[in-house]
Amino acid sequence: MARSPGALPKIFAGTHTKTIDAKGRVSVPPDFRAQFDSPGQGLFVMRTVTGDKALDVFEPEAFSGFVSNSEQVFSSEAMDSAIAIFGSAQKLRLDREGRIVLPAEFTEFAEIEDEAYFMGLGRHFQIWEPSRGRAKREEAHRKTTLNRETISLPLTGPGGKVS
Amino acid sequence: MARSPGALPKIFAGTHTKTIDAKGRVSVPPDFRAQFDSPGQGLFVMRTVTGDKALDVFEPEAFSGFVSNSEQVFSSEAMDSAIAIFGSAQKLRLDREGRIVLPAEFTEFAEIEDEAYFMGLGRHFQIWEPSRGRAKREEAHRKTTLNRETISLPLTGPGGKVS
DNA sequence: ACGAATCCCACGTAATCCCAAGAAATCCCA
DNA sequence: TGGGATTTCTTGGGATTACGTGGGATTCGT
Repeated sequence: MARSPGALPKIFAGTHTKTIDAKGRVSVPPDFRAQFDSPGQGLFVMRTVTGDKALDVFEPEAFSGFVSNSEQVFSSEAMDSAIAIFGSAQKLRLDREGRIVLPAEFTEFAEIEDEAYFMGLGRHFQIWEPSRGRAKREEAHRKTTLNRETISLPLTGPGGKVS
Repeated sequence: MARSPGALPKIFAGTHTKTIDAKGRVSVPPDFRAQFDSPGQGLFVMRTVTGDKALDVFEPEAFSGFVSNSEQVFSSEAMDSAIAIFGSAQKLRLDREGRIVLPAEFTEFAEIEDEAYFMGLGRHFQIWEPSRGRAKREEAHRKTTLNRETISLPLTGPGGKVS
Protein backbone atom coordinates (compact mmCIF):
# COMPACT_ATOMS: atom_id res chain seq x y z
CA MET A 1 0.00 0.00 0.00
CA ALA A 2 1.54 3.25 -1.04
CA ARG A 3 1.02 5.91 1.53
CA SER A 4 1.02 9.43 0.23
CA PRO A 5 4.32 11.17 0.93
CA GLY A 6 4.39 13.03 4.18
CA ALA A 7 1.46 11.14 5.59
CA LEU A 8 2.14 9.31 8.79
CA PRO A 9 1.77 5.58 9.06
CA LYS A 10 -1.13 4.18 10.94
CA ILE A 11 -0.27 3.28 14.52
CA PHE A 12 -2.20 1.21 16.99
CA ALA A 13 -1.02 2.18 20.45
CA GLY A 14 -2.07 1.97 24.04
CA THR A 15 -4.16 -0.46 26.02
CA HIS A 16 -7.87 -0.35 26.69
CA THR A 17 -10.10 -2.52 28.81
CA LYS A 18 -13.60 -2.97 27.47
CA THR A 19 -16.55 -4.81 28.94
CA ILE A 20 -18.41 -7.48 27.05
CA ASP A 21 -22.17 -7.17 27.31
CA ALA A 22 -24.79 -9.88 27.61
CA LYS A 23 -24.87 -10.36 23.88
CA GLY A 24 -21.14 -10.83 23.63
CA ARG A 25 -20.48 -7.43 22.14
CA VAL A 26 -17.30 -5.42 22.74
CA SER A 27 -16.56 -1.87 21.74
CA VAL A 28 -13.38 -1.56 19.75
CA PRO A 29 -11.45 1.36 21.30
CA PRO A 30 -12.14 4.62 19.45
CA ASP A 31 -8.42 5.24 19.18
CA PHE A 32 -8.18 2.11 17.10
CA ARG A 33 -11.30 2.71 15.08
CA ALA A 34 -9.99 6.10 14.09
CA GLN A 35 -7.08 4.38 12.36
CA PHE A 36 -9.17 2.12 10.18
CA ASP A 37 -9.06 2.77 6.49
CA SER A 38 -12.57 1.55 5.98
CA PRO A 39 -14.50 0.54 9.08
CA GLY A 40 -17.05 -1.24 6.96
CA GLN A 41 -14.45 -3.73 5.79
CA GLY A 42 -14.35 -5.48 9.13
CA LEU A 43 -11.37 -7.01 10.91
CA PHE A 44 -9.49 -10.29 10.74
CA VAL A 45 -9.08 -11.99 14.08
CA MET A 46 -6.85 -15.01 14.67
CA ARG A 47 -5.26 -16.96 17.48
CA THR A 48 -1.77 -15.71 18.05
CA VAL A 49 1.04 -18.11 17.23
CA THR A 50 3.45 -16.92 19.88
CA GLY A 51 2.23 -19.40 22.44
CA ASP A 52 0.27 -16.76 24.29
CA LYS A 53 -3.41 -17.03 24.96
CA ALA A 54 -4.22 -13.98 22.94
CA LEU A 55 -5.82 -12.91 19.70
CA ASP A 56 -4.25 -10.98 16.85
CA VAL A 57 -6.40 -8.49 15.03
CA PHE A 58 -5.59 -7.09 11.60
CA GLU A 59 -7.21 -4.85 9.13
CA PRO A 60 -7.98 -6.61 5.86
CA GLU A 61 -5.25 -4.72 4.08
CA ALA A 62 -2.61 -5.72 6.61
CA PHE A 63 -3.86 -9.27 6.89
CA SER A 64 -3.66 -9.77 3.17
CA GLY A 65 0.09 -9.44 3.59
CA PHE A 66 0.12 -13.00 4.89
CA VAL A 67 -1.24 -14.30 1.64
CA SER A 68 1.85 -13.62 -0.41
CA ASN A 69 3.95 -15.47 2.12
CA SER A 70 2.25 -18.73 1.42
CA GLU A 71 2.79 -19.03 -2.29
CA GLN A 72 4.62 -22.31 -2.01
CA VAL A 73 1.34 -24.03 -1.45
CA PHE A 74 2.65 -27.52 -1.04
CA SER A 75 5.65 -27.12 1.20
CA SER A 76 4.70 -28.64 4.50
CA GLU A 77 5.98 -25.69 6.48
CA ALA A 78 4.07 -23.16 4.43
CA MET A 79 1.12 -25.46 4.71
CA ASP A 80 1.25 -25.41 8.49
CA SER A 81 1.60 -21.64 8.57
CA ALA A 82 -1.31 -21.25 6.24
CA ILE A 83 -3.47 -23.50 8.37
CA ALA A 84 -2.45 -21.77 11.58
CA ILE A 85 -3.12 -18.35 10.18
CA PHE A 86 -5.99 -18.67 7.75
CA GLY A 87 -7.52 -21.68 9.38
CA SER A 88 -8.06 -19.86 12.62
CA ALA A 89 -8.77 -16.42 11.26
CA GLN A 90 -12.23 -15.00 10.98
CA LYS A 91 -13.48 -11.79 9.53
CA LEU A 92 -15.57 -9.85 12.00
CA ARG A 93 -17.77 -6.91 11.16
CA LEU A 94 -18.34 -3.89 13.32
CA ASP A 95 -21.82 -2.62 14.02
CA ARG A 96 -22.72 1.03 13.78
CA GLU A 97 -21.40 1.70 17.29
CA GLY A 98 -18.07 0.08 16.53
CA ARG A 99 -18.65 -3.16 18.38
CA ILE A 100 -17.67 -6.68 17.41
CA VAL A 101 -18.87 -10.04 18.65
CA LEU A 102 -16.10 -12.43 19.55
CA PRO A 103 -17.01 -15.99 18.56
CA ALA A 104 -16.83 -18.58 21.32
CA GLU A 105 -13.82 -20.14 19.62
CA PHE A 106 -11.79 -17.04 20.36
CA THR A 107 -13.03 -16.24 23.83
CA GLU A 108 -12.30 -19.83 24.82
CA PHE A 109 -8.82 -19.78 23.35
CA ALA A 110 -7.93 -16.53 25.10
CA GLU A 111 -9.93 -17.45 28.19
CA ILE A 112 -11.81 -14.21 28.00
CA GLU A 113 -14.88 -13.90 30.19
CA ASP A 114 -16.58 -10.54 30.48
CA GLU A 115 -13.77 -8.12 29.77
CA ALA A 116 -11.42 -7.69 26.84
CA TYR A 117 -8.03 -6.04 27.01
CA PHE A 118 -7.01 -4.36 23.77
CA MET A 119 -3.31 -3.81 23.26
CA GLY A 120 -1.89 -1.80 20.38
CA LEU A 121 1.23 -3.18 18.72
CA GLY A 122 1.91 -0.68 15.99
CA ARG A 123 0.68 -2.20 12.77
CA HIS A 124 -1.97 -4.30 14.42
CA PHE A 125 -3.35 -5.00 17.86
CA GLN A 126 -4.21 -7.86 20.16
CA ILE A 127 -7.01 -8.86 22.49
CA TRP A 128 -6.26 -10.44 25.86
CA GLU A 129 -7.95 -11.51 29.01
CA PRO A 130 -7.26 -8.41 31.14
CA SER A 131 -5.12 -9.80 33.95
CA ARG A 132 -3.17 -11.94 31.54
CA GLY A 133 -2.62 -9.02 29.20
CA ARG A 134 -1.47 -6.73 31.96
CA ALA A 135 0.98 -9.32 33.21
CA LYS A 136 2.35 -9.79 29.72
CA ARG A 137 2.79 -6.09 29.34
CA GLU A 138 4.62 -5.68 32.63
CA GLU A 139 6.89 -8.55 31.72
CA ALA A 140 7.58 -7.10 28.30
CA HIS A 141 8.39 -3.74 29.79
CA ARG A 142 10.76 -5.32 32.26
CA LYS A 143 12.55 -7.38 29.62
CA THR A 144 12.85 -4.44 27.29
CA THR A 145 14.29 -2.35 30.08
CA LEU A 146 16.95 -4.96 30.74
CA ASN A 147 17.76 -5.47 27.08
CA ARG A 148 17.49 -1.95 25.88
CA GLU A 149 21.23 -1.71 25.32
CA THR A 150 21.30 -4.63 22.93
CA ILE A 151 18.04 -3.92 21.22
CA SER A 152 18.31 -1.46 18.42
CA LEU A 153 15.80 1.24 19.01
CA PRO A 154 15.09 3.58 16.14
CA LEU A 155 15.75 6.60 18.28
CA THR A 156 18.17 7.61 15.60
CA GLY A 157 17.76 10.26 13.00
CA PRO A 158 15.29 13.08 13.04
CA GLY A 159 12.41 12.07 10.90
CA GLY A 160 13.02 8.48 11.83
CA LYS A 161 14.92 7.60 8.68
CA VAL A 162 15.94 4.07 9.46
CA SER A 163 16.33 2.50 6.07
CA MET B 1 10.64 14.42 6.30
CA ALA B 2 13.24 16.61 4.70
CA ARG B 3 13.85 19.82 6.49
CA SER B 4 14.37 22.79 4.24
CA PRO B 5 18.05 23.48 3.67
CA GLY B 6 19.54 25.96 6.04
CA ALA B 7 16.80 25.50 8.56
CA LEU B 8 17.89 24.45 12.00
CA PRO B 9 16.97 21.04 13.30
CA LYS B 10 14.28 20.83 15.86
CA ILE B 11 15.64 20.88 19.39
CA PHE B 12 13.87 20.34 22.65
CA ALA B 13 15.98 21.89 25.35
CA GLY B 14 15.67 23.04 28.90
CA THR B 15 13.42 22.09 31.76
CA HIS B 16 10.05 23.46 32.74
CA THR B 17 7.83 22.78 35.71
CA LYS B 18 4.12 22.97 35.00
CA THR B 19 1.15 22.59 37.30
CA ILE B 20 -1.63 20.11 36.65
CA ASP B 21 -5.12 21.47 37.15
CA ALA B 22 -8.20 19.81 38.60
CA LYS B 23 -9.08 18.24 35.28
CA GLY B 24 -5.64 16.76 34.84
CA ARG B 25 -4.52 19.23 32.24
CA VAL B 26 -0.94 20.40 31.79
CA SER B 27 0.40 23.09 29.55
CA VAL B 28 3.13 21.88 27.27
CA PRO B 29 5.95 24.43 27.55
CA PRO B 30 5.68 27.04 24.79
CA ASP B 31 9.33 26.50 23.96
CA PHE B 32 8.47 22.94 23.04
CA ARG B 33 5.25 23.76 21.29
CA ALA B 34 7.07 26.17 19.03
CA GLN B 35 9.11 23.23 17.71
CA PHE B 36 6.17 21.12 16.64
CA ASP B 37 5.69 20.54 12.97
CA SER B 38 1.95 20.34 13.30
CA PRO B 39 0.48 20.92 16.76
CA GLY B 40 -2.80 19.45 15.63
CA GLN B 41 -1.23 16.03 15.14
CA GLY B 42 -0.85 15.46 18.85
CA LEU B 43 1.94 13.74 20.71
CA PHE B 44 2.84 10.16 21.52
CA VAL B 45 3.54 9.52 25.17
CA MET B 46 5.00 6.29 26.52
CA ARG B 47 6.59 4.87 29.62
CA THR B 48 10.31 5.10 29.26
CA VAL B 49 12.17 1.80 28.99
CA THR B 50 15.29 2.96 30.78
CA GLY B 51 14.06 1.84 34.16
CA ASP B 52 13.27 5.37 35.22
CA LYS B 53 9.88 6.47 36.37
CA ALA B 54 9.48 8.88 33.54
CA LEU B 55 7.55 9.39 30.32
CA ASP B 56 8.92 9.79 26.83
CA VAL B 57 7.15 12.17 24.50
CA PHE B 58 7.52 12.10 20.73
CA GLU B 59 6.01 13.87 17.84
CA PRO B 60 4.08 11.52 15.55
CA GLU B 61 6.69 11.70 12.87
CA ALA B 62 9.47 10.68 15.22
CA PHE B 63 7.42 8.04 16.94
CA SER B 64 6.43 6.42 13.68
CA GLY B 65 10.07 5.44 13.35
CA PHE B 66 9.37 2.65 15.79
CA VAL B 67 6.89 1.02 13.48
CA SER B 68 9.26 -0.04 10.75
CA ASN B 69 11.31 -2.13 13.12
CA SER B 70 8.48 -4.42 14.05
CA GLU B 71 8.07 -6.23 10.77
CA GLN B 72 8.85 -9.61 12.28
CA VAL B 73 5.54 -9.70 14.03
CA PHE B 74 5.99 -13.00 15.77
CA SER B 75 9.56 -13.01 17.01
CA SER B 76 9.41 -12.97 20.78
CA GLU B 77 12.02 -10.29 21.28
CA ALA B 78 10.48 -7.97 18.74
CA MET B 79 7.18 -8.83 20.36
CA ASP B 80 8.33 -7.68 23.78
CA SER B 81 9.69 -4.46 22.38
CA ALA B 82 6.49 -3.81 20.50
CA ILE B 83 4.42 -4.38 23.60
CA ALA B 84 6.68 -2.22 25.73
CA ILE B 85 6.62 0.58 23.22
CA PHE B 86 3.23 0.51 21.54
CA GLY B 87 1.39 -1.11 24.38
CA SER B 88 2.24 1.76 26.66
CA ALA B 89 2.08 4.58 24.15
CA GLN B 90 -0.90 6.83 23.72
CA LYS B 91 -1.58 9.60 21.31
CA LEU B 92 -2.53 12.74 23.18
CA ARG B 93 -4.05 15.76 21.56
CA LEU B 94 -3.40 19.32 22.57
CA ASP B 95 -6.28 21.67 23.14
CA ARG B 96 -6.31 25.15 21.74
CA GLU B 97 -4.26 26.41 24.67
CA GLY B 98 -1.59 23.78 24.19
CA ARG B 99 -2.57 21.55 27.08
CA ILE B 100 -2.63 17.78 27.27
CA VAL B 101 -4.39 15.48 29.71
CA LEU B 102 -2.13 12.85 31.20
CA PRO B 103 -4.07 9.61 31.64
CA ALA B 104 -3.96 8.06 35.10
CA GLU B 105 -1.84 5.24 33.75
CA PHE B 106 0.98 7.67 33.09
CA THR B 107 0.74 9.77 36.22
CA GLU B 108 0.76 6.59 38.26
CA PHE B 109 3.76 5.17 36.48
CA ALA B 110 5.77 8.34 36.86
CA GLU B 111 4.29 9.03 40.29
CA ILE B 112 3.25 12.47 39.21
CA GLU B 113 0.84 14.29 41.47
CA ASP B 114 0.08 17.92 40.72
CA GLU B 115 3.21 19.08 38.94
CA ALA B 116 4.97 17.89 35.80
CA TYR B 117 8.61 18.44 35.02
CA PHE B 118 9.35 18.72 31.32
CA MET B 119 12.89 17.95 30.28
CA GLY B 120 14.16 18.51 26.76
CA LEU B 121 16.36 15.76 25.34
CA GLY B 122 17.13 17.03 21.89
CA ARG B 123 14.80 15.40 19.43
CA HIS B 124 12.23 14.47 22.01
CA PHE B 125 11.48 15.24 25.61
CA GLN B 126 10.42 13.62 28.85
CA ILE B 127 8.01 14.25 31.67
CA TRP B 128 9.00 13.60 35.26
CA GLU B 129 7.78 14.06 38.75
CA PRO B 130 9.61 17.32 39.59
CA SER B 131 11.89 16.25 42.43
CA ARG B 132 12.71 13.00 40.70
CA GLY B 133 13.47 14.79 37.46
CA ARG B 134 15.69 17.33 39.11
CA ALA B 135 17.62 14.60 40.89
CA LYS B 136 18.07 12.74 37.62
CA ARG B 137 19.36 15.87 35.99
CA GLU B 138 21.92 16.50 38.71
CA GLU B 139 23.05 12.93 38.63
CA ALA B 140 23.39 12.93 34.85
CA HIS B 141 25.41 16.09 34.97
CA ARG B 142 27.71 14.69 37.59
CA LYS B 143 28.23 11.39 35.78
CA THR B 144 28.83 13.06 32.47
CA THR B 145 31.36 15.36 34.04
CA LEU B 146 33.29 12.43 35.44
CA ASN B 147 33.10 10.24 32.36
CA ARG B 148 33.32 12.78 29.63
CA GLU B 149 36.62 11.41 28.34
CA THR B 150 35.50 7.84 27.85
CA ILE B 151 31.86 8.20 26.93
CA SER B 152 30.97 8.99 23.37
CA LEU B 153 28.18 11.44 23.43
CA PRO B 154 26.08 12.20 20.38
CA LEU B 155 27.06 15.80 20.76
CA THR B 156 28.75 15.39 17.43
CA GLY B 157 27.73 16.87 14.16
CA PRO B 158 25.46 19.79 13.72
CA GLY B 159 22.42 18.56 11.93
CA GLY B 160 22.48 15.36 13.91
CA LYS B 161 24.03 13.19 11.24
CA VAL B 162 24.13 9.90 13.06
CA SER B 163 24.03 7.29 10.32
C1' DA C 1 -42.50 -20.55 11.04
C1' DC C 2 -39.27 -20.40 14.68
C1' DG C 3 -34.89 -19.31 16.79
C1' DA C 4 -30.80 -16.79 16.74
C1' DA C 5 -27.85 -13.46 15.32
C1' DT C 6 -27.46 -8.86 13.59
C1' DC C 7 -28.78 -4.20 12.96
C1' DC C 8 -30.59 0.10 14.47
C1' DC C 9 -32.18 3.57 17.68
C1' DA C 10 -32.19 6.19 22.08
C1' DC C 11 -30.56 7.57 26.45
C1' DG C 12 -27.14 8.68 30.26
C1' DT C 13 -22.53 9.58 31.10
C1' DA C 14 -17.93 11.17 30.52
C1' DA C 15 -14.51 13.33 28.07
C1' DT C 16 -13.39 17.01 25.04
C1' DC C 17 -13.44 21.43 23.05
C1' DC C 18 -13.98 26.24 23.18
C1' DC C 19 -14.35 30.75 25.14
C1' DA C 20 -13.06 34.34 28.41
C1' DA C 21 -10.55 36.76 31.93
C1' DG C 22 -6.36 37.38 34.87
C1' DA C 23 -1.43 37.32 35.22
C1' DA C 24 3.11 37.38 33.61
C1' DA C 25 6.58 38.32 30.55
C1' DT C 26 8.16 40.87 26.68
C1' DC C 27 8.82 44.67 23.69
C1' DC C 28 9.20 49.41 22.59
C1' DC C 29 9.97 54.06 23.38
C1' DA C 30 11.16 57.93 26.06
C1' DT D 1 17.78 52.60 31.84
C1' DG D 2 13.13 52.92 33.45
C1' DG D 3 8.30 52.88 32.58
C1' DG D 4 4.32 51.88 29.93
C1' DA D 5 1.86 49.30 26.53
C1' DT D 6 1.23 45.13 24.11
C1' DT D 7 1.39 40.39 23.52
C1' DT D 8 1.73 35.88 25.19
C1' DC D 9 0.69 32.57 28.45
C1' DT D 10 -1.95 30.41 32.14
C1' DT D 11 -5.95 29.12 34.48
C1' DG D 12 -10.68 28.22 35.08
C1' DG D 13 -15.29 27.13 33.85
C1' DG D 14 -19.28 26.26 30.67
C1' DA D 15 -21.08 24.15 26.59
C1' DT D 16 -20.91 20.69 23.18
C1' DT D 17 -19.68 16.47 21.28
C1' DA D 18 -18.50 11.79 21.37
C1' DC D 19 -18.73 7.48 23.60
C1' DG D 20 -20.70 3.52 26.03
C1' DT D 21 -24.63 0.88 27.09
C1' DG D 22 -28.89 -1.34 26.78
C1' DG D 23 -33.00 -2.81 24.54
C1' DG D 24 -36.13 -3.48 20.76
C1' DA D 25 -36.92 -4.47 15.81
C1' DT D 26 -35.59 -6.78 11.70
C1' DT D 27 -33.37 -10.08 8.94
C1' DC D 28 -31.21 -14.37 8.03
C1' DG D 29 -30.89 -19.20 8.31
C1' DT D 30 -32.85 -23.49 9.37
